[in-house]
Amino acid sequence: MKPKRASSRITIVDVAKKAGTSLGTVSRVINNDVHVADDTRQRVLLVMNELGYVANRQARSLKGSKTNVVGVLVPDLGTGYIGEIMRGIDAELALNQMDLMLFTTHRAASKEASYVANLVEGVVDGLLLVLPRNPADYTSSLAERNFPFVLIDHQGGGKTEHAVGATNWQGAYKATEYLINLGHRRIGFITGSMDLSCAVDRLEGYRSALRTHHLPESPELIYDGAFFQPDGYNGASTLLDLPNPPTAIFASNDVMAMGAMDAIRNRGLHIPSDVSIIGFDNIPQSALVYPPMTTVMQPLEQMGRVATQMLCTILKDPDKTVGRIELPTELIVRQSTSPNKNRVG
Amino acid sequence: MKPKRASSRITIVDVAKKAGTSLGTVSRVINNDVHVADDTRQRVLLVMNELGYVANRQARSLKGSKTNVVGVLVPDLGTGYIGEIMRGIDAELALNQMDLMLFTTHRAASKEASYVANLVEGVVDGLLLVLPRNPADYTSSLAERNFPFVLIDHQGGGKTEHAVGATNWQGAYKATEYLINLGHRRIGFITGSMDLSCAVDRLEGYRSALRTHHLPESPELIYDGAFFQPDGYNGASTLLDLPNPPTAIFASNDVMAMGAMDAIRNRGLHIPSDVSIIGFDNIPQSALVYPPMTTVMQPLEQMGRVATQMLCTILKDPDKTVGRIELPTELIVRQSTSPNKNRVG
DNA sequence: CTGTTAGCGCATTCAG
DNA sequence: CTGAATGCGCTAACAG
Repeated sequence: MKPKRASSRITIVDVAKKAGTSLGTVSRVINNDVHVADDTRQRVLLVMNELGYVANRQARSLKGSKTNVVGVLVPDLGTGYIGEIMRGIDAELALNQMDLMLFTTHRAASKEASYVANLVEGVVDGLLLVLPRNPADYTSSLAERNFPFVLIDHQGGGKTEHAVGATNWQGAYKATEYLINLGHRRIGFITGSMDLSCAVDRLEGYRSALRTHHLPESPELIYDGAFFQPDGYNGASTLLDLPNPPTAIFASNDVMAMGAMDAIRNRGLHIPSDVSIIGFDNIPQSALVYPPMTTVMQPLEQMGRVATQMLCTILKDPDKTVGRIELPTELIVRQSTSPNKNRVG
Repeated sequence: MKPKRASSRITIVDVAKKAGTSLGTVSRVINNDVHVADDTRQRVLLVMNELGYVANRQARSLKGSKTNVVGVLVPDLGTGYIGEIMRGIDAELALNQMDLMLFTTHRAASKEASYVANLVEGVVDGLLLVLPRNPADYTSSLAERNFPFVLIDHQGGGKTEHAVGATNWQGAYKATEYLINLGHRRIGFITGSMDLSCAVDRLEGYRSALRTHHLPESPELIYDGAFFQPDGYNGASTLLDLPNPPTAIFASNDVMAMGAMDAIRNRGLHIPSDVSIIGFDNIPQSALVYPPMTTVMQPLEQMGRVATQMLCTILKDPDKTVGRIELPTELIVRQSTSPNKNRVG
């Protein structure tokens, strides 16, 4: 009824009027155009402050077709894993004065994937896809419309897509090798969701290390997990029930490793003297469990940063191709691993 | 050079042209206006689909001043704590077909707080403030311009503000009482940042329980923390160095409790037989540490949901006042607490 | 250096 | 029921 929108946004025109100039000049001041006399600029700036002027982004982007916000598509929140990546994204975005719109894929899953592409177009300038389950669904439609996007922690379909990942294979290789050097000969492995390439790479790294060191690859030592904590628990339980159980277990992520630790303790076994355990990711909690967990660090925050940088680069120059970047993983040795006491010889 | 924006957004005009009607009619169809002949509507709908038309939100909100996106202001990401809340927000927003724009306060901190209010106005319809450090900075300016917002996990300044919180006082009271019933008489307490009302409430709950049970409140048993893990470590160390150390420690959040557990173990003491420990929050990891931690559950996800519902309510009817809602906390007994073995009598 | 003008895509009057 | 016309707040291209 009553004109409730009392605050009645003040516009560029209000400023111009009060500053005794034209709206064009004000616009220039806002956009740091050089072609403005210094005193004029000062005057306008002053008035802007007085009036508490703030640009209307809708109108601005209506013109330039640039919104200065990038969309981030994540599978879920609440896991420290995504949080770390987000932190990197956010930091880098801040540097570029851009904002961040969050979408969760489970939300989008209900509609066709292409819908997402449509949805975000016009709202965001570019898209960061974090760990999409079936990236092809998105990427194809995105690539088709030539929409800028960067994949995080996922291989594109071999196309010339922009992506940042980590050296999962190497990390798993090193971790396995570390266990071998500790004298372990039977090393259990708990996989992640094999529809994720990072999970595949980790398994491959494990296998390669075994092969390189002339150790047999026993299928019974590989348990199929899906990155969830109970998988770790069940995996370790299954592995320890083996007639010839492993003396060390390598889980494809920290969360499963924690589950495995639980299972081990529940059988009255001691970590690491009875069973060594290694995780993957180096989420913050991995240092806080008992005993502190040996794990493979993934530079999550940095991955977020780099991906964001890549996106910004593309945004500035759409013809530039940044390709795929792999950030190094690193073995973090803590106290959940020790030499194999049963080692014969 | 070449018209790269190949995908060239198709507008309402394109649809109108192809459907052999005027843009006004198309607009009506889009907005479910009743005054459209059924066959006309069908024809337009068909063309919209064919052309893959998608509304330009910028333009739309430029007019109607509704964006259907709500802003969420969080202090930081990466902590499971915020993640849980976010999950609730996201779920509820999805139900209301709204989107979510994320802002981190540390980013905004550099500018005046009021800047934030200005910044988001026009971009988002409403604001969810999660655990703001100094909410007054925001709320006053927000309230002034009559901008819809809901506070999460923070008391407003006694104004008629919309907020959702948890029963921190009760939770702390119950936890302390639980320890007392276990026979503990000297109970250490590690506080959170006392500029946060939840931290104050928890301390008060602890104190009240002590008082109710006629136990002395020894100032030396209270250690000043700030919700970070090292605070827990240092706090427990300090408390255990006391001439007459506590037999139980209550930390104001789980993360500090984990730090405390570390400190206890480092002195060769056993949990819970030597020292019982209780945390607060029930973050996912609290069940994963060893031993699994007794803690006070805060319904974080639900807090996010409820706050979002409140905001949506206000958005629909600005005159409605929803007030403040307190969600119940709950003591989760796990294995980091046990009867006081030293209990005399 | 500065003022003027023409749209951006859409919702909304106002006439038919 | 439908078409035409007006402007939201701003940028960009043009004239001064």
